[in-house]
Amino acid sequence: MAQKPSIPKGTRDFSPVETAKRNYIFDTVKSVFRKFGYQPIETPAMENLSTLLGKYGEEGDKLLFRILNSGDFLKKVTDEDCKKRDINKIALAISEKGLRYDLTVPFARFVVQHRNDISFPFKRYQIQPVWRADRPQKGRYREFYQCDVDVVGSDSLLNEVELIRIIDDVFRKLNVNVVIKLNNRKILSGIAQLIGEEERLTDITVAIDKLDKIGIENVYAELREKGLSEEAINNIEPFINLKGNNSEKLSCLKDLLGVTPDGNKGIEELETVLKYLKNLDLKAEVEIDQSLARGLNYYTGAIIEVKAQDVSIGSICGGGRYDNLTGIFGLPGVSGVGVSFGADRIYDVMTELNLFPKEVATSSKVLLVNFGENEAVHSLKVLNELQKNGISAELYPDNAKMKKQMKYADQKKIPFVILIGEKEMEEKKYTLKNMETGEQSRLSIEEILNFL
RNA sequence: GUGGUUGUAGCUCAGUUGGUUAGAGCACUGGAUUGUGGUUCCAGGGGUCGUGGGUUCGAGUCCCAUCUACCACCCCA
Repeated sequence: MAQKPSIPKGTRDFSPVETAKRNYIFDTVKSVFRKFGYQPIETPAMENLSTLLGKYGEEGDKLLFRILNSGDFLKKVTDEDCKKRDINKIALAISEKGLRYDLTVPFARFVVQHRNDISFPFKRYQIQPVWRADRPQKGRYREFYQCDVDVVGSDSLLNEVELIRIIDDVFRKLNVNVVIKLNNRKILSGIAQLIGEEERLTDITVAIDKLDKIGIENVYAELREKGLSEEAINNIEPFINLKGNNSEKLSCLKDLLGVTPDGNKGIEELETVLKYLKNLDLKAEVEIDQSLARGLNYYTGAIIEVKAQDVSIGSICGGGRYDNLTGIFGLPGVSGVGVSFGADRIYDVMTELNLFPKEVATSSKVLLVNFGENEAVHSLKVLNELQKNGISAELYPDNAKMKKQMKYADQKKIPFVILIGEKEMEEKKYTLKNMETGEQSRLSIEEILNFL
């Protein structure tokens, strides 16, 4: 033990208490997914790099964890490559697998590969860790869990509506107040069309996306920097300054964008989704946010992002519609829409707002104190009886001092202790102690079972 | 990947212009209490001062590098 052991940057251990809380989130999310008819799948932690590369943009490629080939991983590398320090070429030669970066791309691969076994529309959920070689920060880890729900093989906007209902249900159950922000990629491309800068769509959306973070002036500055003309920027202005409630925003957008085919379609889609939502009793606020873009460039329709109220931690859930994700794997014409819950961030939000129910951290309900070998034999029978009746119970394994055993129960927050010594064995009446109130009474096993 | 802040006991932190053997609280272990925890009292264990170099007669303290956590950018859950 010369050196303290450690874990890689941006990864974490979870204690029993933390794990219990995390499972509370996973269980809640899962129960909602199931309720809406989604089925679980799992995919491998690693994928072929050919599956992963190029799907998340240039930035995403950099953030992929790559797995070194086994054996002589240098066999495809020439001395010349090394001399030239051709990093990209060498990287491809020594590594052909990578850790998954999200769950959507592996899912697309899954759909294409198993297309003959799947009946569409296919509704699946997937809860697994993903890895990104990002620089860690608060709420930002290199290993974290995503809880994805997607439906592929259906163009209906009812799917978007369903996802919003799922989001509302999950956060209602978790007691987190959220705002669901909505936009449509087609509106963004409509804007680009309108100002005649269609090929700059990405630059424009990336800049607009930062609106609430860096302010209007800085957005303009960034657009200028990207080479947009003053005229174009002036034309964007009305969109950036869009204010009011959802219907006001919609009618403004209609006036401004109605002439562009994409813009028109996007507005129509948004309108339809909102119309469906109108009659539903959602707890979460649903808000059109024309500046919402989201980086992943495979989105083509609805864009959804969820932010927690009262905590600033970035988005805790996000997603959208992607019309042709499976196309890159050779299966065109399959549209999908899905969202991803960031379990780790939800955990941080709930911790900060103290939203975990007390009873989440569960251990045994009863501890049987160990008084020695003979007593332990008798205690085992009682223990078995308790467990047979569904009561989680444990017998202290060593004949340790009473103080130590009581302290153990106290620290593990075990609410009841049963003492079985000589007297108790004779009478078959055991001392049951309530650790919270300190009360204790002599009870038969039947009485104990009834009481607990 | 770029720039900044940080690190002393398991945890939270003191530690003087560089100067003997690095401290406190909490936690832990034992005792007061041989069948009673959470309160109290007493005692005890625990540190290569993140790591590696350097300056100095002398470094927890100053300099450099590196790692970690955090912050901003980039990007994102």
